[in-house]
Amino acid sequence: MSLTDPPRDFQSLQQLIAERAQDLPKRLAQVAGYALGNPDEIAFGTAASIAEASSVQPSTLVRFAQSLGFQGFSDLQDVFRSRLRERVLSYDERLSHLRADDKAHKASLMFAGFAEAAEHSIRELRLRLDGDKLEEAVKLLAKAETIYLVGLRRSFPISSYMSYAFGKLGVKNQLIGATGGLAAEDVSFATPQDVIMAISFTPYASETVKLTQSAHGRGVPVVSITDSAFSPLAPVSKLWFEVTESHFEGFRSLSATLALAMTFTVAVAERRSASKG
Amino acid sequence: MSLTDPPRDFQSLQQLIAERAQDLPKRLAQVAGYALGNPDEIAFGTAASIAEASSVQPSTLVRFAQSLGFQGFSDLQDVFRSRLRERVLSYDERLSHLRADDKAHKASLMFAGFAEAAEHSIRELRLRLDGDKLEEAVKLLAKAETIYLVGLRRSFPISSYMSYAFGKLGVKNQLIGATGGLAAEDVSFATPQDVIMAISFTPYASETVKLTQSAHGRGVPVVSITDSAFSPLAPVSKLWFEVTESHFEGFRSLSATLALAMTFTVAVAERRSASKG
DNA sequence: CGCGCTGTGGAATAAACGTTCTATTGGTCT
DNA sequence: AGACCAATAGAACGTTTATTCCACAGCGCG
Repeated sequence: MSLTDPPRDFQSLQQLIAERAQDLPKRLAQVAGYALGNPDEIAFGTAASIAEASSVQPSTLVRFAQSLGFQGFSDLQDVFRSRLRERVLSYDERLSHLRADDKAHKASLMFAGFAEAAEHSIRELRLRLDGDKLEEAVKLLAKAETIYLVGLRRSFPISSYMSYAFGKLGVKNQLIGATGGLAAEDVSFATPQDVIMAISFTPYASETVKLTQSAHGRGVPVVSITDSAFSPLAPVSKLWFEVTESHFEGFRSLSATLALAMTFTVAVAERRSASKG
Repeated sequence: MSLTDPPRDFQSLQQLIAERAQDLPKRLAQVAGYALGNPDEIAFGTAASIAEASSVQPSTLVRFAQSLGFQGFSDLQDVFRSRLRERVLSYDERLSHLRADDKAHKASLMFAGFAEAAEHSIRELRLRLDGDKLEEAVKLLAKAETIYLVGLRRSFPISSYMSYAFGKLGVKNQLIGATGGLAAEDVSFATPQDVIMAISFTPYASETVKLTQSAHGRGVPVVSITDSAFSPLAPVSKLWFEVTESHFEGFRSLSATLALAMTFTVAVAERRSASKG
């Protein structure tokens, strides 16, 4: 039996179990492994059900708990349950809370809606983003002589952010559309040694599409962020990323796109400095 | 006893309880109220502990469950437990998962970090945003003849987004700093009937501060988004909003600011169209 | 080889569990 | 006022629970 006090929060307990798991006796190690892999089962199950699931005797569970300093199995179980008590609300729950708050101000509700849309978009992209493709795109952009940033209208905040960040990080780039109507001329300088980073969502700004298509025709590689496989950017892109932003009252979030844009800028800059210096 | 099948997901169950709560007998309504207010207790507690907490007999809990179509209390309890099983991970858990994923690509990790920072920023602002102040700012902006948008460097994506959205929504606005170095002149046209919307974070772009201060000196009301009470924008603002963005590898998120900016644009446009006709 | 120790399985135990049953209440019709 | 019925409280039920206890297996050491 351990002399030290057992941890009372799940985080520490998890760590403790992971540490001790190796030099624990066979059956206790078995329990440790099961506990780390199935915390919800420990929280909800009974000693008997957990014992069966982890191929162990109920008494082993008690010994396991005691070896960690707990008084018994139930004592340890409480910690697993506390984790679930302290959880954040799920997406659906929050939305219904939102609707229920009728007394709040209209503007506050609106903010909650936009915040919700932003969080949801980010969560979605997190699940869908292809790590290999991302890595490849970073490689391609890092090799580019100049990165041309094409993003107008709703996508302009993104392209302008990238331009600012690239500039700060010492990555040569050209922001298109910032200064009047010279966009077409600016992009016409792009060569196959450069890369076009195009950002466009429904309804695709015609100028963005046109510029990207013509550059692609001249052999300039294109990396794009867009919202579906039917985007006119997809067929002319060497690599393209699908970002589906949630909307609130018809206004689409930009948060997921922005997070992806930040990733590009920082990852590209880091890869460059790594290869150069 | 109900003849219909009881709901198997928490969402539907919650709704069902809320609906029936009113025309339920006294003691059962008492349980319904407790269940809606303390779902976690129902999930983890025993019939005895819940009965005591809601000042009811254990048998009442069984009758309550049966009146909803469940076979018994345990049957109903399962639904409350399922909710906790399906929960999303908490912030701390996600961060540690992030660190644990050493095998993943560097760029993917980076994206996860930026996504995390964005989500965290939004969650923070949600807690801190003052609904009354927000409502007041929307009122002020809605009355403005022209809204001058002042945001340079890192804040430029925000001000340019607002300009685009205001334009779409038919709200007269002037984006500062978009076209070369004429910023000072543009703002000099602002009158006390207009409003300056200034956005600036550490290190505060000197031009943003200068323009805002001079406009304030001429009696133009200022609404600003900034990151602390020590911001040079705070003392010259009629209303200012504190947004503290989380960062990853030194790069601050913009997501919370963006969500707030979207709220301003849509809320102001809506208020205008409501007052005009 | 035998001693002692740790780890383990499984029976034993008492407490706590959810459920059922029944007497009683409280209120609404006739 | 009396009869009826739904709703309730609380005791009683059998079951399941976590825990304890004990016998035995494995193993290193003297």
